[in-house]
Amino acid sequence: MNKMMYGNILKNHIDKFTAVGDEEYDEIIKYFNPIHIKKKENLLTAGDVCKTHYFVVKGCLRKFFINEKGIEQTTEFAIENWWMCDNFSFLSQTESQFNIQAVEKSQLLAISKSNYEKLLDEHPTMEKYFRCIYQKAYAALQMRAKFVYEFSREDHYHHFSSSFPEFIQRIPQYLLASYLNFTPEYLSKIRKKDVS
Amino acid sequence: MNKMMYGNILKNHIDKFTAVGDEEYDEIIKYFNPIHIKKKENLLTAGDVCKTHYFVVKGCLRKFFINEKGIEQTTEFAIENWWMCDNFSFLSQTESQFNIQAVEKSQLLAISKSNYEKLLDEHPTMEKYFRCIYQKAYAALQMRAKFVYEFSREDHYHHFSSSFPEFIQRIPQYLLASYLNFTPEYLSKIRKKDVS
DNA sequence: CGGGCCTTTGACTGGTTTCAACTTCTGTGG
DNA sequence: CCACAGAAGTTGAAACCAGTCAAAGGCCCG
Repeated sequence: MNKMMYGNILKNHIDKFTAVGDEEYDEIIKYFNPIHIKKKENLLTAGDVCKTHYFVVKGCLRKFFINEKGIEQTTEFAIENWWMCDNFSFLSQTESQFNIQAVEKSQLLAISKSNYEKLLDEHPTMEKYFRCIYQKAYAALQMRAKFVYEFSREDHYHHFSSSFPEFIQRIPQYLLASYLNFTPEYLSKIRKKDVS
Repeated sequence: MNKMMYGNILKNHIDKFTAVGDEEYDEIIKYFNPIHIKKKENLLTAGDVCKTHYFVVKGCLRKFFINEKGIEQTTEFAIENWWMCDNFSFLSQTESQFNIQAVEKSQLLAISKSNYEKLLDEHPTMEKYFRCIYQKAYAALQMRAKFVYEFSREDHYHHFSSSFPEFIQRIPQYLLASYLNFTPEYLSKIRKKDVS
């Protein structure tokens, strides 16, 4: 699999926010490395500094941390066309509190911190692209935060599963429970109520 | 109070992320309107489209929505040097679900959606500024989201109050309870435990 | 086919909310 | 400047939602 095959999906994504010509795109893609990883493989481990930003071409990633009881808490998923990174660690270059791991076998485009900065310096159109990406991601996270206030735990599950039905089928139940911040047992009980 | 006095604090903020000359800054500030508002005055009402982005020069704003029980749920505060906006409504120009209101008498710089777009088109350095702002705000919101998973309600309060002691003194307790997503009664009980 | 991981189920527990009553604070008009 | 009304904060009792623990069943993968 070569860079070009990987690359088209990124170009399509960039074009949704800011037009970029083929010649410029050929320059841009040089800053990225294609990566293949297997299910459960780690891209970032808590305690390390996050030095890389990942764009999901195919597959699914999750971000999680280990709480004081030793339980994995999944805070975020990324599927096709999403970026994944511990932004806090990436920005400040301090130790990350998170792990990033593949939920499925995945294909990614990776850009290092130094390449990210060079890319932005040399391609102003990418400033615009990332400004749009972050503005949208921020807006989406604000809406997600609203759900925490708005919904009971049970409604939160129903809202999520009806909003992303295809996604529900793609991930194991214990990861969904973790993401929704409840125990696998409780999720199981909610689901039982639905069928009966 | 004239635009210049308002404006310096914005220039200082922009300079933290990207250098901007005095001449260019004079152009940039023209896109903004200075605004004074009184305590409890509204800047955005649920059901309206969010057409303006606010930068807090002095004072404090909050964003809240009314839940199905008729209770105000505060999801976000903005103090000096923060931006406030319903990004979701602003981006998509759909009806907002939120209200934005002054917690204290406040001085703001307001930029309309159309001016925001013109500003970004004509001043590429502002693309960089807003890219940085959103990246940072997104990172901060991701960390805040982590706290929801990490802390019990009681620990969440202790963590927040030790992280922002000056802020705690600035806002009434029932707004803090609302922001932390618990009842005023429960917050009162937690605080009682602390002193005894 | 076997072992370990995932899911389910039930009993028990405790952290939070709800509700109602009371006290304290705040600000506004006389 | 005081009085008073409404808002904000406190307290206690009762109910409930969701977590914990323990054990059993199902399913995937080696």
